[in-house]
Amino acid sequence: MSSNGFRPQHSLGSDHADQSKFGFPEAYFTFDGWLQDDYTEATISGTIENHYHQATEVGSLDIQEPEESRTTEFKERYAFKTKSAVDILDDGYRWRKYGKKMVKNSPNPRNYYKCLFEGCPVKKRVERDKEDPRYVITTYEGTHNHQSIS
DNA sequence: CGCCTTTGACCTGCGC
DNA sequence: GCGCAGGTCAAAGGCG
Repeated sequence: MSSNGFRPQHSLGSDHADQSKFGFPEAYFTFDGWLQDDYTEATISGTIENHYHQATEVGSLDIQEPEESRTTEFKERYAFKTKSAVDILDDGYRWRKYGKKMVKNSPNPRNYYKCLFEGCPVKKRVERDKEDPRYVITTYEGTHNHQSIS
């Protein structure tokens, strides 16, 4: 989180600065769901905590693996779809961009980021919604092993 | 000058 | 085995 709070153009509705475990203010989100094609769609509303739990559950339930191979570590992933004019959102962590790819079936590039905190395994992917470029889809992978610092 | 982005190449899994 | 697609690396350059 930056010292001067969330930037106005990122906010939707209320601009209160309550922090979720991911460093986002609750008001930030309009939609949440598991957005991979292979996964069941989920429309989730409510608080950030609900976002987190439901998105995780959807991902776990629908992962396309046979039962017996599911014991291998399941990487926690969850996706947010947010309405934003910019791709780079200040979510309270420092990220290093390490890749950019054009993805099939979308005219928009996908950007890859890694959390800069030492030893923190979290990565995220950011791309624009091909159906509605006003929206940015952010997919997080893993959980932070530290507090938000900025 | 240090940190971060850019960008093409490289790696790997998977389907045919 | 080959080619494609997605994910990552790392050298080079930009910018404060």
